Amino acid sequence: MSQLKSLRGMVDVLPSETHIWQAIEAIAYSHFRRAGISEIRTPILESTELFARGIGEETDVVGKEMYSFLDRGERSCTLRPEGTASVVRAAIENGLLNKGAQKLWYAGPMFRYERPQAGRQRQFHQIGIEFLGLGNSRNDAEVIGIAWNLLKDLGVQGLVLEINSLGNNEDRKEFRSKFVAWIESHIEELDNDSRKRVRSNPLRIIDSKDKGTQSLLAHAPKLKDSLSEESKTRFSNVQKYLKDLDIPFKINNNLVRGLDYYDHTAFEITSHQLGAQATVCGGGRYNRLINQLGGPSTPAIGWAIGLERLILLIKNASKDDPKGKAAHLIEQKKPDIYIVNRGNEAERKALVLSQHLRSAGLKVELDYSSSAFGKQFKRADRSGAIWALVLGDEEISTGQGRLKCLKEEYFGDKSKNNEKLFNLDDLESLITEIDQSKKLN
RNA sequence: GCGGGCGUCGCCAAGUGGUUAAGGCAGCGGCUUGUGGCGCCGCUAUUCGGGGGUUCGAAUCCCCUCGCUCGCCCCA
Repeated sequence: MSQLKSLRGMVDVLPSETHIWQAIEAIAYSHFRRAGISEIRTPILESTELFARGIGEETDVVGKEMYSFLDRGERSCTLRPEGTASVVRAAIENGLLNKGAQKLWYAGPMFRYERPQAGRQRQFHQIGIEFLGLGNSRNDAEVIGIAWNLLKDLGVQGLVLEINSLGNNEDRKEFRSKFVAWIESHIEELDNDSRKRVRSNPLRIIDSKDKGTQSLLAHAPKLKDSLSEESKTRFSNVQKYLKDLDIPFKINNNLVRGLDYYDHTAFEITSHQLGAQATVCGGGRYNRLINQLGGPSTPAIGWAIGLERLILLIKNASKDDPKGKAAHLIEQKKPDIYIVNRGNEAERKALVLSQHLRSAGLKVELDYSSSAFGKQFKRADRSGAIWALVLGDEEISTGQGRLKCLKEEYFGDKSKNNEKLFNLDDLESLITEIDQSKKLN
C-alpha cells in the first residue's frame, strides 16, 4: 500500500506556518480597509473561455499552464490561474460598474500547471487589488503605493520596483508592425523561444533573457518611441506622483509582462533573494479588458502579490534582523499559562479553570497527561509559558492553587521560591497578577 | 515541457555489495509516585521514496516510476 500524497505542486500549509499567513493577511486587510478597498470573493472555478478571452489565447498562462477539464455537463472549466479576469467578470455580471468606481481586493489560491521550483507551485496563493473605473494616473501611483507600503510594513527588505509604459492599443499596434517588420529580417539571429513568438506574441520578445536576442534588440525599434504624446505624458505623470510618494522606482523599458490585457503602466516588484522566480508583486493598468469581456468601456488597474514568495522574503528578513517586523510576524505566540495538574479532583478543577482563564483573554495550555509533576513542569517550561499554574491533591484540599513564574528574567532564579498561592474560588486577583506580567513580555 | 542534483526514523544525518542499518535533536518512560530549564539510564527504522531486476547476499549495482530541488521557460 503506497502512502497517499498530495498532488505534485500542491502544498500543505502546516500549523507551524499558518500563523505567519494569518499575520500577513491581518496586516494586508488593515491596509485595504484604510484605503477604502472592499473584499470580493469569486469562485475558484470558472469557464475556460473567461481566461482564454481575458488573459489572451497566445499567452503561456492560457496556452500551456491552465488546469482545465470537462465537467459532467461537458463544459470546459478551469481552475483560475489569476484573479483579475474573475473579478472583472463578477463586476460586470453583478452590475457593480453601474455603481461608480470599485476598489476591490481578493485573496486565495490560484492554479497553474507548471514544473514546481523555488517560489513556484501549482497551487499558490495571491492577494491582490483591482481598481475598476479609475483611469487617472494618480490612481496608478496610489495602487503601486499600496503594494509598496504593505511590503514595507511587513518588514521585507531589498525590494526593487520596476515600471514601464506599454502605451495604449494604437501605440502598440504601430510599434508591433514596425517591430515585426524589423525582427523578421533578423529572424535567424533570434533564440528559439523568441522565434516562435514573432507571429504569436512579438512583444514578449522584448523581455527575452537570451543574451544574443538582447544585444540584437539594441538596434530594434523601441516601444517607447512609438508612444503617443498622451501616453508619454501619462507615464511621466505616474513617475511624478511616485516621487511625491517617496517610492523609489526604476524604469525598465523591457518590462512587458505575460498577460495580454495590460495597457500603459506595467510594473513589478522583485527581489534578488527569490532566485529565478524574482517577482513578488506584479500588475498594471488594463483599460480594455472590461470592455473586451463584455462590460462597458472602463479603465482599471491592479496588482497581485504571491504569498508563498512573500513568506520566503519575510523569513529572510527575519534572519537578517531578528528584532525586526518580519521576525515579529514569524514568532509563534507562547501561552501565558501552562496548567500543571494531577489527580481526579484537581484535573476536573483544572479543566474548569482553563476555560475561565481563556474567557478572560489569556492563552492557556492544559496538560492532559496526568503524568508526574516533574514531567509536566518540563513541558510547561518548553511551552514558553511565563506562568505555571499548579493544581494537585494538596491544592484541592487547601483550596489554594499555586502560581509559579517560570521566567527567571522576570522573577529571579529558580532557587528562590517564586510561587504564590491564590484562592481557587477567586480568580480575579490571579488574572490581575497575570495580566501585569504580560506587560513585561 | 526540457536539462542538472538529490531521496536512509518527526528533523539533521553516517553508511557506497556481506551476519543485529551509527550518531545527534525532538518524543515517550525512569532516576525524582509534588515542582522545570542541567545530568544520567532506557525505549522509539524487520528497513533505507515506490516497483521490478542482477546476486548466495543490495540502503549500496541496473531498469522503471514517484517526489523534492536547482536552472531553462513562465509568472505571483
